[in-house]
Amino acid sequence: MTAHTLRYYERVGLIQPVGRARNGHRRYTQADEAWINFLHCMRATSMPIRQMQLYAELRELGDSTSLERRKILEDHQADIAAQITELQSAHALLTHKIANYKKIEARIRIGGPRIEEPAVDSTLAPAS
Amino acid sequence: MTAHTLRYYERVGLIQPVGRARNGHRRYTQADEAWINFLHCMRATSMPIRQMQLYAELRELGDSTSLERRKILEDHQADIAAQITELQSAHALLTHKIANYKKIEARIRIGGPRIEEPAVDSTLAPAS
DNA sequence: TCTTGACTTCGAGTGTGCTCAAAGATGTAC
DNA sequence: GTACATCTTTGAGCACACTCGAAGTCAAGA
Repeated sequence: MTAHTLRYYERVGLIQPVGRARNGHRRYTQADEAWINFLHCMRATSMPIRQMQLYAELRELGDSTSLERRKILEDHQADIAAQITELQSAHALLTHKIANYKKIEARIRIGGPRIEEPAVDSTLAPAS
Repeated sequence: MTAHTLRYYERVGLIQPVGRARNGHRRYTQADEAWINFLHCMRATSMPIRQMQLYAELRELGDSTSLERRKILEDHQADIAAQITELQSAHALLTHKIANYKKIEARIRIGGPRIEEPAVDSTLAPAS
């Protein structure tokens, strides 16, 4: 996370104005750091900035917004679960296709029969 | 995948010019569809368009590019594995935080002691 | 004292991947 | 025959999330 990004997050309200040293430089506390880590973690899993802004606003309002905030996290968690599922099926598909490429390469190496590339890009469904 | 997106993919060379009906309308074959599904699957797992363009170009060149193409897929598969790991740790973090919110809500419901929100946003490391 | 370097502010610019609008052709239903 | 929907083309526009640049301030080291 770059300094530029931290400034940006502050500008858009994801980070509350943080403490300063005498010279005006920002001084991040451990709590600030933990919050920034959390933000980073949510962004890294594709939570939109908008959603994070909403969460940050509710957080400022205190415990009474617990339910709303929990809902946001639960929704995002469901989203993450879906992402994982999609990634896993893509991973499996790639295993399949990579194996196929290895076969093609072996055939080329031994100067074997040049058969039409079998099903590598045409018949393998993404989920298969 | 919208029609707009399909046109876009054709424009940027991800899809070769496809067959047409007499009226000029595009007619996608099953092979076209399979390729489009593959593209969709790669995009859905965050492969950049650039990489997909490179792969598509190599594909046009035939079997001799097998090794290069395989490398692209293997790299992307590694990327996917990393994504999964990150998502899983975020998922675990959220489980933790959600449980915490439930505690807070219970405390509020029974009118219990209003203790400072414990460690929800400040001490939980993202990986914890 | 002077240089160096790390910070500050602010607004503007960039890359990615779509997404849409406008104008026109064609086929189907009434 | 005339609506209507659905496709065609092209170039422009947009959302998102940064990312950068310019000009200025400040503190420490040579």
